[in-house]
Amino acid sequence: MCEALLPMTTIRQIAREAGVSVGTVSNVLNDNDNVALATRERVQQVIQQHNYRPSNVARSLSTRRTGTLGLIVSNISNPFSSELARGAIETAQEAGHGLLVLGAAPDGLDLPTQVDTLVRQWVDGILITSEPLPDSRLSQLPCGDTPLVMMDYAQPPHRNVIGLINFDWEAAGYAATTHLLQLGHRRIGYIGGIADHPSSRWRAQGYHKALQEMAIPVDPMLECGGDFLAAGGYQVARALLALPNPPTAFVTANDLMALGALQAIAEGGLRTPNDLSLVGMDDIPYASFISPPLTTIHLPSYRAGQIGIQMLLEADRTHPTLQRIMLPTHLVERRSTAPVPKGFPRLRPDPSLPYKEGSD
Amino acid sequence: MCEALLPMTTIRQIAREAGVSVGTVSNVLNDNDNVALATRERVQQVIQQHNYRPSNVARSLSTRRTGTLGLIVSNISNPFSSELARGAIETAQEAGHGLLVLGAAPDGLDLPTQVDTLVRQWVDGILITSEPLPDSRLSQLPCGDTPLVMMDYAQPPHRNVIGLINFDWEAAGYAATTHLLQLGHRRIGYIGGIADHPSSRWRAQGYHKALQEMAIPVDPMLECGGDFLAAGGYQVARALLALPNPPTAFVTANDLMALGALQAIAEGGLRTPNDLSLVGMDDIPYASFISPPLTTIHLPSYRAGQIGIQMLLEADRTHPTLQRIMLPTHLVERRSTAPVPKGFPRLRPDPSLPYKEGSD
DNA sequence: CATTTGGTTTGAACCGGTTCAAATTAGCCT
DNA sequence: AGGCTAATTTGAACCGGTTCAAACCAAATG
Repeated sequence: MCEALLPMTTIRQIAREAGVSVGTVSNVLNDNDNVALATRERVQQVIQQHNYRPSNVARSLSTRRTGTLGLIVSNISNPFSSELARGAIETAQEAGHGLLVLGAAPDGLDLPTQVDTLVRQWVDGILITSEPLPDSRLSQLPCGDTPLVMMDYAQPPHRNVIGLINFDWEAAGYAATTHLLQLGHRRIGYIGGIADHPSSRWRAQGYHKALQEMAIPVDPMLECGGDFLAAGGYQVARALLALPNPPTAFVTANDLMALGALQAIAEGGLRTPNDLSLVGMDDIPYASFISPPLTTIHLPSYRAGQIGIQMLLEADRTHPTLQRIMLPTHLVERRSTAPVPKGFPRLRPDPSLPYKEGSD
Repeated sequence: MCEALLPMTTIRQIAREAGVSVGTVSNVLNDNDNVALATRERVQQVIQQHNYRPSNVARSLSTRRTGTLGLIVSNISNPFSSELARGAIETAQEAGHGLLVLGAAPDGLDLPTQVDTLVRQWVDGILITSEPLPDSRLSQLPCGDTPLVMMDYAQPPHRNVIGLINFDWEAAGYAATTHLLQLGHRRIGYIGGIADHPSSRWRAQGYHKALQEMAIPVDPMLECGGDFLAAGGYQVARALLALPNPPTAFVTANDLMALGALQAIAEGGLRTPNDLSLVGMDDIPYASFISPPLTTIHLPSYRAGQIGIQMLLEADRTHPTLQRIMLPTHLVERRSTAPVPKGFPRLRPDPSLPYKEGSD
């Protein structure tokens, strides 16, 4: 490795040139108040001249803090995740911190490896938003004393966890379902998330709760799992529409699957919301631009990223305490939902009935 | 700052415990082949026991390479950028490198500050994909000897640039416009990008070229600037539709603006593509799921991120040479475009001129 | 004038690794 | 056993900052 690196200016060169000791230069750099004005100015001038930038690497080594945080995200091209990432990046940046972002490629590194990478970088904290792992593997993540903030866990799965962030998933499932019930829908298909995510269970619980309140039995045929991807939403929606007694509305566990469902509905020759209502979850930035504009549950994803970073920044490393936060969600009513059409079901043979349009 | 950090295990502790010198431990860690098998195993065992993870910070300080790259991206929640970011993250990760991501918040840090942050972190290279700056400011970015890869510049605006990545924007604008011309459209509205981005100019050049080939004069009323955001696309499309002699088709400089335009079209009581055709650019992952599925120009954004990182990884720091790459684009024909309707225009009073259909 | 006080400055130790010339050990041959 | 070579191992210097006890100096005080 014969690197022909030009010799970088160091604090000692500055010191020599300004005729002071390195300690003094260091004090100037850190705005310590024990430097005489004249000295400070002289040093600053030399720093200017050389365009000297102190090395954060060296600083990190001696202070044992890097001013860098880590973010582990499952799939950054999911708009939900990218909003979250934006919240994290901007918040870290405003606080003068860097953010090392690792994403789980489909066949990529697993969580323990990712955490290991970050820990060896001495990041000051890690925000983990990627898919949950079985608690048994999680609890022994080798993360030294690096504080962790995690999303979508009921209980901290590791002793380093200083923050837990949850969306109120159950309320989300409940609100979505209730909205449809109020519009008169009684057969509501549920396109859920990946089974072993706790958040998937919580969403489904909200769905159940809403049905129970109306004394509607849960039809297991109508409740499906999903993959959080548009392709999966499409598949599941097709299957549900092919049922002998198909639903008049869908709740999907995220907006991407709602997009897929929308496509399946259109391909079935049906219109949303006239023939079939649909409510998603996430409120991705494009939800209002698709056609019809998607009724969905808004999740404050940007805020989640922001709070996660804030928790890490404010973490008290001497006596850490666990912070919990439950982020509220709310229904955003757009135009993919309407009252249940009269005289349904209408999918099969019967080519009938002029439906009344949704009357507000 | 009374940090109660538990004393981290260091290479010296491992050395003492294994009864060897630190040099030997270092050799074991780096898989150097000058360690006797017995010694190596003994050391490795001690490492296991203590769950020792060598510090990358310390390593960076002595090797002067961090194994970390920097990515500066304008707005990570734009699906185009997030795809690019995913390419960059995954590629860096596969090579065992970290990626420090900085994003330009609307009111955020400016490029020189971001670069400075990364340079002080001693990142091994920086991929800059954010908005272009005037060359004058760029050329004096203080980036020591950190190699740079930049997107959407015709010429390297800084001496550290070792790679330039461009999409073939002109071909994109040309292909989009030609597609519409072939469908018989003659009045084609152009919703462009931000004026001082070179890429905006190139796209517009493609639009011009296509029109010129058909000997169609450019109507300055039909050619507008934009902001790359859905809201802007909506605004501009509305304005174009309100023209006395409105276009029968739109080309938009990115898909987000196409979404906005789609909304404006729908609100005008028109249907896409029956009444009005639309072609976007980017081919964001949701382009095929919106309704109608969007005809657009595919840009390999993931690939761009991937290549950018690869260039940095492979950069020869001893005698750097400039790499250039022009990424091809292609039309993805979906369902937002159709032959020009007979007997238009149909918006305003004047019900005139039967246009010849595009003969192909 | 001797002493105290307080603001400045210094210089060496330290952070946790890598590197490499020199020292040590092991192996082989005559 | 002695001599020679190759394989291991060592230990100190180094990377570029921070930190802090001690030294220094000037002004103020008794």
